[in-house]
Amino acid sequence: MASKGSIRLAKKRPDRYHHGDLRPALLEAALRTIQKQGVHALTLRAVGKDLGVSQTALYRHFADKAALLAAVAREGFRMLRLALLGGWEQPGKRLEGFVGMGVAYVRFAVENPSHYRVMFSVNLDRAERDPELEAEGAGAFQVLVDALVELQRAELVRRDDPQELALFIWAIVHGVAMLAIDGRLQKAHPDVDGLVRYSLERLRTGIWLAP
Amino acid sequence: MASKGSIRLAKKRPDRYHHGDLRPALLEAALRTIQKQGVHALTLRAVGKDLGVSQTALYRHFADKAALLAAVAREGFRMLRLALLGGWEQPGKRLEGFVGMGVAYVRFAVENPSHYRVMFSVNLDRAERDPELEAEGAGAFQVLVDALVELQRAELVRRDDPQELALFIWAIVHGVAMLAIDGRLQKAHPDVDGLVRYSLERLRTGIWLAP
DNA sequence: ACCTGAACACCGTTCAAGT
DNA sequence: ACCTGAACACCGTTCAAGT
Repeated sequence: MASKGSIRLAKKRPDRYHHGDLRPALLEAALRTIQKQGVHALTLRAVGKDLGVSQTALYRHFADKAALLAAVAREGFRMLRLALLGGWEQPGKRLEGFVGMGVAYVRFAVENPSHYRVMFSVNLDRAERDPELEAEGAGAFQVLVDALVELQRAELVRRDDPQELALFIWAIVHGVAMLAIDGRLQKAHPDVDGLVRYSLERLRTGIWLAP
Repeated sequence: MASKGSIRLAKKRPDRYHHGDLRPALLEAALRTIQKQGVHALTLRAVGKDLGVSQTALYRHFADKAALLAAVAREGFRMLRLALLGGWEQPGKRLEGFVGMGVAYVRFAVENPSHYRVMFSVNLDRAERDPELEAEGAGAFQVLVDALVELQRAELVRRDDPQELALFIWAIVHGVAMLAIDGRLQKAHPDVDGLVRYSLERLRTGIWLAP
């Protein structure tokens, strides 16, 4: 049942002293715990027990717990970038792709709320910034910028500074995503996709009547 | 120098067994610690030492640490509500007031980043929901809804469902605020007010050229 | 080169006892 | 009614020692 790759990520065999491939196993175990039980349940002792190693084995592969969380966040931005690319390209780009990208963004956050939250909170308690994490975050953002530039070239979107335009749109989907996973929409607006679509539609037409 | 009110919030006199007015003092000390050093520095032992009481004195006034944080969050929404009201009414409502409200929102977050973050993260680790906190959050949201209804009555804003419209706009300013305090704007767009104004301006005109 | 186990300095929370 | 102090079960991290 287990693939070749997943064997190496499993629990350490009790008769062995070394795990063999601990770093990716730690990452996977951390991700699983965060997804299933939230960040608060992630302790080094629990991760160690999960993999059949001691609570301090981690320190050979990560500087500390914050570095493990940074790696989790980095993996999240990689997943998000792929989701955005799919949402943009699959419906054939243009307006449909733009909406598809927005929906894909918020859907990723709603389906992985704890993971998403780690992605946007891990920067805070880290003294030194993590260049690899920042690069992965910039990569996800770039998908949006590239899409906007294409839309501008096709004379579909106004030719403002693409960076500023992208920040504005990122803020919208990020805001909707945060409100959704904070449970602030459930009562008034349970249909999150609907709010995304509404938001992007208002982006098209504007909301003001008078000049 | 100290006002009548602040005397009671000071440190307990060492010759006294009872503090006298511990609950508000705990709240103020927690808020001060969060503002100055961030949530991670908030420990019950530190708060107790700050006020000259034991680390467990808190339990006569709050159920646990999460309840203290919920009270901090509640106070934050009260402050935010007043800031929004000021931003809306001071420039004389209308378009200027709408922009003023958006700027006031993001400015509050940027000036109180740790406090703002607590307001939007405290719901998560609490098992039981806090009705008083939710009411205070709803109160701040209502300022925006009321403003939109007034703008609709003045034929300035399209007559969509005010709740949905308000959620959309809340998401924008919340998103900009989160990006700003996460340090994700600093490089590309250090002028946060400018991004808010740009966003609200694009809200007016829309971003699309073709129908 | 990688991992363990004991130890250290923390933390939130409980509870009997003090005022 | 409010507060203390010792105790408990946790936690991240260090470090000498093991393979």
